[in-house]
This record gives sequence, structure tokens and C-alpha cells, in this order.
Amino acid sequence: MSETVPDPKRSLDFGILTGLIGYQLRRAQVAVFGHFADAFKDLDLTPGQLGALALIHGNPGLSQSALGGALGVDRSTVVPLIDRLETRALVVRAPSPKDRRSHALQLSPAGARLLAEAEARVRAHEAVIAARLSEPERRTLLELLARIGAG
Amino acid sequence: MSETVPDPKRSLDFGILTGLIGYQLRRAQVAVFGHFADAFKDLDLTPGQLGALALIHGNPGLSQSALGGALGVDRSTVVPLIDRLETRALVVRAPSPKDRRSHALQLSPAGARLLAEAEARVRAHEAVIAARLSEPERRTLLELLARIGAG
DNA sequence: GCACGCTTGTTGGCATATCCAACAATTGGC
DNA sequence: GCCAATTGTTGGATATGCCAACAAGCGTGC
Repeated sequence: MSETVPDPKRSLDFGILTGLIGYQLRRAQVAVFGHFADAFKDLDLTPGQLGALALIHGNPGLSQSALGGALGVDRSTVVPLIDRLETRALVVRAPSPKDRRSHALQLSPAGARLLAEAEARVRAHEAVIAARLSEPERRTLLELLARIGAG
Repeated sequence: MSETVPDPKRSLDFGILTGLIGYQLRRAQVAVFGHFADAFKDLDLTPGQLGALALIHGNPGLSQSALGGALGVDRSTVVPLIDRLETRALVVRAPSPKDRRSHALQLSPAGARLLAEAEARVRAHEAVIAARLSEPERRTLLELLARIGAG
């Protein structure tokens, strides 16, 4: 038994963690999320909110359930998300012409403007995130991640 | 103006989302986290708890602050994490010989046993996750993620 | 020595985010 | 027209995270 208290100067032993996709995924996520929050705090947008705006823009009239499916979250999780966007007058819960149970989600003009602004900004944000990656590497990463995410 | 209600049969328009590292990261994370929860529910371990066990095992006597730093979370977030592991008698908050403020974290024998079991299981879990990846691709993904996470 | 500033763990307040189960309204197949 | 399924919502339960404040303890400068 040599040492029980690790030397803080020496770097830590991460054990199996380093080789785990799950762990590296989380580390990357923390870094990206943190930078995103900084970059978007004046627009007051979270990644989930941006995702919702982008999906509603690309698929106007989308239902909340369909949005939840596309985002990979439960439909009950979509409620407060849209509540917030609706309170900020970015999204409208329009009545669906086909189905009186569901809401046809639409971007308000302000929502569309904010999305356009956010799309410009997200490009700069992504450039910072991918600064350590060459363009082919970036594409490779996207493709490999998509394959993991398709599970 | 052709359609306001998107055809559910046709796949959705994801707009810029598909090309965003942040988005693909989140999708992958959801898939991995979901599978992890299934695989570890009988051991009752979350990814964060496994990370803590692995780090304590590799660095016995670690302080809570150092653990938080290694996990990338706030020191106050570590408290309930260790609380839970200590309640389950997997981790011990031993007094630090050097500093009476801090706790020297140690695995209990039960904690060490559980970690060994979990390490075996995490390998199987990762194999499922990476099923769509060749071994070189898996390595590439780990390396690219590590570069993103080093931000 | 010893005073002041820093660190450590903890608590409390707060905000998300997520799930599941139940519910009423509504739809659609038969 | 009946009945099962779906839609949005609510409520309850967890988790996860941050920040700010606090007491205890440490250590540097003098």
C-alpha cells in the first residue's frame, strides 16, 4: 500500500471511463451545452427550444405528439416546452383543421425572426465547438453520431 | 401555399438540425442513456454514479471537490450523489488525514464488488451501443468526442 | 502568532428536464 | 353508434444542475 491520498498534481486515473462512448458523449455534451448557453443567453434559447422552433418551421402544423416523437421526448415533456415558447409569443397553438384534439403548431412572425437569428448564430457556435476538428473529421463525427442515435 | 399540415407518412423536415453536432450529440446521448438505464436498472446505477465509483476506485482518498472537477459538475452537485452511494454503503466518507475540512472518498468492499460487476456489464452495454460501428470507427468516434469534450 | 483570504462540504433556492399514470375530449374503425 | 386508441394536459416523482451563502478549517504574509 503506497498512497491512499492521490497527488492532485498528477492527473487522475479515469479507469475504464476514457474508453466509454457513453462517458465521452457526456463530456462532449457538457462542453457543447455550456458553450451553447453562453452563446444564446441573450436570445434566451435552450437547445431544446431551438430544436422545437426548427422543427415547427420545417413542418408547420405539426402536432405536439409528433414534435415529441421527433425530439425523442415524451408528449408530456412537450407541454411546458411549448408553454414557454407560446408565452414568449414565438409559437402559436393553432386549432388543427382536421382534429379538434390536437394543436397545429406554427411559428409566429417573431418566432420566425428569432429562428433566423438563431440559425445564423448556431453556425458560429458550431464553428467554435468544432474548432479542433478538420472539416472531414466534423462530417465523420456527425455521421458516426447519427448511427449511434438511430439506435 | 400548398400544405400547412405536414403529411405524417412523409418524414419530417429537420432543417439545420441534422448537420449540428449539438443535435446529433443529444440524439446519441438519449439513445445511450436509455439503453444504459435498462442495462443497469437491476444494479440501480446511473452513468454519473458509475463514473463516481470508477474515479474513486482509481483515485482512493479523492475529495468531493476533486471528484466534481473530474466529473465536470459543481461541488454542490456531488453532495447528493455521494449521499446516495454512501446510503447504499458503496462509498465511505473517510476523514482526510491531511485536511479536516475534506472527505477522503473510498470504495467499500461492496462498492468495489459492484464496480467490478458494473465494469463487466458496461462492456456489453457499449458493444450494443457501438453495434453499428466498426472497431476503427468506434476508436475514431472516441477520439473525436474527446477533442470536443476537451473544450 | 495571527489576521485575512481561500477552500471544503453543506444547505437552500431555483430552474429544467424527464418519466409515468390518469383524465376528458375527440377520433376513427368496425 | 360503440369502443379502442390518440391528444393534450395535469400531477407526482426523480434527477440534475447551478448559484449564493455559510461555518469550519487551512495557509500565507507579515
